[in-house]
Amino acid sequence: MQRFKAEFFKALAHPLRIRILEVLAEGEKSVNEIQTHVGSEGSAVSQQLQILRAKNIVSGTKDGNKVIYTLKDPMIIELLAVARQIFNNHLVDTITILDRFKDDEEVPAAPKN
Amino acid sequence: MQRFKAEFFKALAHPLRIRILEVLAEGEKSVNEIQTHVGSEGSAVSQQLQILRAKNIVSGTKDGNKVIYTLKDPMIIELLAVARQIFNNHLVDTITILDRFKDDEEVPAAPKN
DNA sequence: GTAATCTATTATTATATATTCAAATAATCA
DNA sequence: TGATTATTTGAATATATAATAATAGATTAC
Repeated sequence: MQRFKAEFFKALAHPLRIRILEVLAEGEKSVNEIQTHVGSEGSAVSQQLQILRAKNIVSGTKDGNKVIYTLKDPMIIELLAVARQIFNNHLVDTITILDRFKDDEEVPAAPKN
Repeated sequence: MQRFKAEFFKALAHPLRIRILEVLAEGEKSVNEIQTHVGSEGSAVSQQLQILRAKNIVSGTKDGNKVIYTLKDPMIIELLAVARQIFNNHLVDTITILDRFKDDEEVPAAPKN
């Protein structure tokens, strides 16, 4: 159970693979389209897709000399959304801390606490 | 953005760390309690907590010679739940495929399609 | 007060795994 | 056959994991 999860999260633990999933979240795409969207070269994209295929996160269907990729489970979209929310919360926290720091700086005689 | 997410997922890409987070999802715990729950030895747990701290996923508060750990963002709980759902969907898919395979086996004269 | 005990963390190192890049290969189309 | 699309391979490099010993801080016992 935890093992599966760890492997799953490992598949997500890479910027390009996240980007690919976000592109596929908008709808099925050929490798060429994915390449264009993520701005990486062919073998890099192909390799990352191979990892995502191996982990059953995406699937590819041949269409002539093209391959169309889709997300295997739409819940990936939700997972990415939750992660984005956590990121935003983290950002808010960071900004809040900076604001506090700024306030302290403006009050030289702050209590020693 | 993707970088942060990748680092975040990397922190989740380990069985023991997932287990720790699941334990903390039930409420704050001392290291000793976490150890008992996950059944790993002290330095292993401590090292994984260090990684989770470094990624701002958990925070530890000293209480005498004990340290109490909590999740920094309760949305981690939701993320783990979504991941669990994806796992379950995957399991269902796998079982469905096995069922199909079984059916085919029982019908020797299956269509060639 | 000191030593022992408890709780937790850090450091170190061998080993495993992942990433990156470029070249080679394979399948399909015109 | 050459062009297009995509995948695989190989190797250098980077990063993660796991186990053990050492260290640090707080509490308790004598």
